[in-house]
Amino acid sequence: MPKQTASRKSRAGSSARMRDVANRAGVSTMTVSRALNEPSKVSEAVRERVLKVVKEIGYLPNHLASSLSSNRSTTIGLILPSIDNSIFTQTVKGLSDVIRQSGFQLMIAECGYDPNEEEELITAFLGHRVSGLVLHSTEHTPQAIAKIRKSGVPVVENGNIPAEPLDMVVSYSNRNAAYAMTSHLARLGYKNIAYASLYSVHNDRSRDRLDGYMQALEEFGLEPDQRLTIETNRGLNAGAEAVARIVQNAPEVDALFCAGDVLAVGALFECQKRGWAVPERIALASFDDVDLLRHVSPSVTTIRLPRHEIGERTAQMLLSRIIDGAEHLRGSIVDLKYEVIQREST
Amino acid sequence: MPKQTASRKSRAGSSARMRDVANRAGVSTMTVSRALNEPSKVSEAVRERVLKVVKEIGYLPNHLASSLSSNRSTTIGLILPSIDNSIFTQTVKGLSDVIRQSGFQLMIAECGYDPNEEEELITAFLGHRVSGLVLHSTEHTPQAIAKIRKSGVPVVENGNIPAEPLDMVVSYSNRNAAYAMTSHLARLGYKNIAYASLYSVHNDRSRDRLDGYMQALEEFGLEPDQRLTIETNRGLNAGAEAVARIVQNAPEVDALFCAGDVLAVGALFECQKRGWAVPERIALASFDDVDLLRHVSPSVTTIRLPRHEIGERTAQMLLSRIIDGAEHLRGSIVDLKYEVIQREST
DNA sequence: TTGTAAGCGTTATCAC
DNA sequence: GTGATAACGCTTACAA
Repeated sequence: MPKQTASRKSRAGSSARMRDVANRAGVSTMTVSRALNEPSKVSEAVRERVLKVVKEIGYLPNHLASSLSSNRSTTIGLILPSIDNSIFTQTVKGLSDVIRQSGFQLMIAECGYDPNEEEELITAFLGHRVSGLVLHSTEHTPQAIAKIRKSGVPVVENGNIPAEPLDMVVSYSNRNAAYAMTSHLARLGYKNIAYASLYSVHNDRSRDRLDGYMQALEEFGLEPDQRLTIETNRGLNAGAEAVARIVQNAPEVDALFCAGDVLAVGALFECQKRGWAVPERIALASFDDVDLLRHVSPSVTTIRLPRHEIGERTAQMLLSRIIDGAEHLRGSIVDLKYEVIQREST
Repeated sequence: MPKQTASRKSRAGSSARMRDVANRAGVSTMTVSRALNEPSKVSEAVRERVLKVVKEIGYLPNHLASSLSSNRSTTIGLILPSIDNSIFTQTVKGLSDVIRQSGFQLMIAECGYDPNEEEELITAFLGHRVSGLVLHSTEHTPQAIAKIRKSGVPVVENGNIPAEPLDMVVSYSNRNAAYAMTSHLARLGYKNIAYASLYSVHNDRSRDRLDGYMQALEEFGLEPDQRLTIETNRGLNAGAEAVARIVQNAPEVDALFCAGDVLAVGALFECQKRGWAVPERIALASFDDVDLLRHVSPSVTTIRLPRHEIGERTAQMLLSRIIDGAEHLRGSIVDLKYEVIQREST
């Protein structure tokens, strides 16, 4: 009964091929391919006939086959230090929004702040022939760098502005942002400004923020003090412990700059519990403008970072390289603006 | 100079093929394939020689080609209502953790609570020949359902326990959870229990939670009251406005159950600002146990949902189906436990 | 405008 | 244990 040439046993899940469409429409596969991908290159009559058959039999083009054949894929790989960290979600959304419009797909994975894990994921993604790569981290193993170079795949780094970029960068300067906030605090008259951040091992963002803090202290003639600098884990508890420890070890502290929104909120809650007036007893500043910081009492001074824009610009540049072959973008660095938001906590 | 047979012009990004490895190692591609995928089926000497060449020339197997040829892919598609919603990140992490260990990759996309958008994404994913699909939503267009059925791809639904599952389900019952919390409040003696949730259009989770709330009211002999039920947007502000409106319209309210953690936090902050004692003036309960709820003052009574476990179990079942062909799992429903966490706010 | 033929880089199958 | 050959489903290149 079926008009098409004999096909393999139709196991569940087997789907129609372009060949089947072609047979039923009485044309060659090339015509089907054209009708689908370059409709203008096919006569209207044939195009309609083909599209009708496509609908009838529910034909779904096989992207694996087309990517393999055309040597072009429509997937982009994204590697995040941690998937369950809210600060990344906006960037992912920005990426996703732009990518989707171009019919690209996002592959996502988590490397846990570990460059070796990142390397494995890069390898896996390159094996899947992603046509672009987005890395939050800016620290990579030499092998990872070599593999990326060899693959020729365009890359965007997102988390920081590294000294030696892999390729393109869309980010803000962690150093400058931390410098800006510390300067802001100094200008407000705070003299003993403490600093709490996540561990800086394998995390150049953390290191750069510390650098920015230090530089600001120096420029404002404030003495760095070991007791005022603390590295800790993620989490609200960590912020709480940080502020408690600092106040205990260095009672003269009058401001705490938390290089992370969760730390800042944790610190604020602890102050509230202990009855330390913010900002009178101790001022509090944060990094990253999550909604929460505007709604707590006192609202928390922070730095607004262009998280969503980073995602959008990243996607745009990557797609330009991939689709339009915009080679002039190779190696370009987009240093996006951050903004100090002064609120009640300072 | 090169021993291998003439290969095409080596444009940037061209990578070695299995053929190149085979030539250099003096074996056939099948042997290379075996050495890589079924090492035990190859003699030790040959295996070592092949692997040596693989390293030397930095050969990276082409997953597109292998998937096409073997008719097996190693990607799983995940469709979320919204990417920047923190409640999903734990599930994604659970999924990701398990999937990674099996060498599978995650494709992720956002459908914005819109079944039509979801259908498009499903189509795109099936085009990419994902070997499994994870859907948070449990409402799908008939076409989406048809396409999934036709494809034969195993699916897990995550966000609710639907009356007519597509295939497998790993979730908790929104209805039962909301019922449990409302009952809990009733048992604590609250008589005028209000309820705030996100809009329930295209969101059966919201609808089911409302059902659960209503059923509890009925069983405890409490009169449902229009003024005590409110639907709103996402966000802290929405929670703030919700509690304000309810207290204004129905001053006799003595408890508010927010079917969402962000709403609850927003409501709490508003109460603090207005000087409404929690739980004395109004008790507050939430849905979803985010860290924050434990750290605010008063800490907030809520329902702990197995978000991470949902991701893990989902991945495990999907992989069983895909890898082991565990057909007995088809259509199975895993109804995971939730837990009412009593805290200071009630 | 349409079709033919030859791949794309792998694996299934069967022979040795 | 290893290899030759024919797919997998599509697109490129070229011919008609």
